[in-house]
Amino acid sequence: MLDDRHSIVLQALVEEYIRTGQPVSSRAVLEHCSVDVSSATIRNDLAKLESYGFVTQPHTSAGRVPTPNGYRYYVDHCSPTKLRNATRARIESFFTGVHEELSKLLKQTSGLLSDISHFPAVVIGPGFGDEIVQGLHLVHLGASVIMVVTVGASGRVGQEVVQLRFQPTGKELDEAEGLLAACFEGATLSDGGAAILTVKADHASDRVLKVVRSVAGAVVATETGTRELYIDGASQLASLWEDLAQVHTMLQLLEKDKSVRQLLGDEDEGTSVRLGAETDLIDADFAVVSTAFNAGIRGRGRVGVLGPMRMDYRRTIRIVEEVGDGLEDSLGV
Amino acid sequence: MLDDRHSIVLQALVEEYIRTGQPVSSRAVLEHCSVDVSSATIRNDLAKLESYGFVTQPHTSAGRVPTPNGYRYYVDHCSPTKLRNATRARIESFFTGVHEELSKLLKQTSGLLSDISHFPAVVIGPGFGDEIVQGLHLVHLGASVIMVVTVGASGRVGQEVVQLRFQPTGKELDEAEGLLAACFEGATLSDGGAAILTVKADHASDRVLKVVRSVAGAVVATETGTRELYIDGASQLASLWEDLAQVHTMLQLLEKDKSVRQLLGDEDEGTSVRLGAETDLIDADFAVVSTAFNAGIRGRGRVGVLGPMRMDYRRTIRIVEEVGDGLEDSLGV
DNA sequence: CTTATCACTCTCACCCTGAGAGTGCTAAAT
DNA sequence: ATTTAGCACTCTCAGGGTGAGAGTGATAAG
Repeated sequence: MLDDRHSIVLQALVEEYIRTGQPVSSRAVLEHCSVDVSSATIRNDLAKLESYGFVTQPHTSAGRVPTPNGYRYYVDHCSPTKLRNATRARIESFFTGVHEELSKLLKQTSGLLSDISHFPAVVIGPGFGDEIVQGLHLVHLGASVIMVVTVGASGRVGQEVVQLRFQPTGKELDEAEGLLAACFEGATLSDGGAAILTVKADHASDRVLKVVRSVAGAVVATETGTRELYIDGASQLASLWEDLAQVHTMLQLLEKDKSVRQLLGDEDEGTSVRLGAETDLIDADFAVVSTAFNAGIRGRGRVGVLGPMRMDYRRTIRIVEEVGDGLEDSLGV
Repeated sequence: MLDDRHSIVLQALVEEYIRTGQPVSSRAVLEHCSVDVSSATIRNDLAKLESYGFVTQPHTSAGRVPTPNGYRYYVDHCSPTKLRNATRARIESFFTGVHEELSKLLKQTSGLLSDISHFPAVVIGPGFGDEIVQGLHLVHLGASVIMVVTVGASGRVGQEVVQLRFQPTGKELDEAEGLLAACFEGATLSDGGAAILTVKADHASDRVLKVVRSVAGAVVATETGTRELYIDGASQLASLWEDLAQVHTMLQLLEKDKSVRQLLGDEDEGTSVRLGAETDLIDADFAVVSTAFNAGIRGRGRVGVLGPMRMDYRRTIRIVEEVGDGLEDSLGV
């Protein structure tokens, strides 16, 4: 579809627009790409690119600005830059440092990413659903309240408080714990949840079964859909977009857990760039660059940034990937 | 210091400015207050108020605008309004509804408050330090990792994972649990922490003592300084302030846990209104209305909103207090 | 102490204008 | 068929001038 020179012109135009934020004239394109033609030729090319819907003019006698389709083409054809040594070093030293807890690591990672990229950054933690359960314990907190603690193969600990309808005896709890452990230990949460349903009434008293069911329900429910979200750098929004209405829109996006998850995309795809309406959320001037990271047995998470459509994609993609890789290494895959 | 009429004039001026956002003229003051004088008199009064530093003029031939001092005087002398029935009902029904967990209740409360007030809302959860410990349990998660679960008299559950330097036996853990329970149960965390130091070596083996020390340290550390923060409605910032620089500043304030805590003030004072620089954070156009709530044995928390200095204080104060009271009731004080 | 009056000041929206930037078109050149 | 030079045309934007309107401060009288 696009001729060689057309492609070069589009690329130069997008990069120039990203750099200056001003409509790009035919002369400016000429000065920033290596083709040896006159500005009149570039004008003809631009007219063609415009007819294809890659660029547009704010008004008749202005330069050209990329459309979302133009950005799309650019993003699909550009290759990430190299990072400055200082930036690389920063990422590297961050991940070689010591981190205690997963949740703290992820929180700090969102801070790092936002700091380096100058965009608000988001990290979605790995789920727990596919992790093998290594241990399951019941703690009698008092009267009819018990706590269930699950330990994953990775060492991750989950806990949930369960309120029963009656007051179980210590013996009943021990029995319930045995049954639950038998089903869950060595299995994933979802498999364990399925297995528990097959426990027949003749293996245990009615009361014990009730305990087992309640606890199993709580355990499975806890980890479904609780992939935690860490957001940092939201204040950058105000320096990235030019008008309050847009900042408002972006704040609203970041405020809803659900939309943030949708922004990053829960698919298993690697690095992705989604431009405005492509997110199926709203048609606004923004883009999300994100990538998946592998947390070993814990499953997969995602990390990314949110910025205006006019951003340095080559740099941003590289940063996000670099941080994703760092995270992956740090989680000892 | 302020004559009766001066006070009335100032009050009318502030309220009119809050309503319109425009500099208020002497005639406008006249129309909105009950004094029976001419506009020329009001002008003289305004000149006096200006000399006292309560109001100021954007330019020589404009109306007056309140200064921070003017707001201060107003806030100190106004009484909260009554709320519309719909609003009252909304708050009431929210708190009579069922809430499972403390953290969820507080999170939702910040949402409610922000929704009703149309300002970003913040809730600081009560500490745990003064709550009586009712139960303390150790769970052996595997190898040298144990989890300690504390149950407060209020039913609140805290947990912490502790990594030991060695692998304890089941018997050693039981013994440690016994010692810990003896010190902590029936006492506050801080008292328990103190008591545990008096346990002598001749009462237990060295290994058991090490476990006890590690666990006690973790338990005490967990609850010191982890009064959780819940923020909602940050997106409202973009509709409340007029320019991006201010929105940026406010976002930065809300982004730092530390500054948010300072905004609300950790003092035990009841309802407070802090205007811009009074927070000792930055001198900007904002105000924080907050109030303390009593969470019974759990201690005290704070709830409040952040808005521009030009806000409807009478309504906002009432809303914040109402929500604070609701929270207090709901926590069963 | 309060009031009526009036001159004075300042802002704001409006219009006009000229400079500048950049295009599209046309006709010639390769 | 593509590229180029030249030129007329369009559109924006900043600057300056203008008049209406709002509001004040001062003054002098009640």
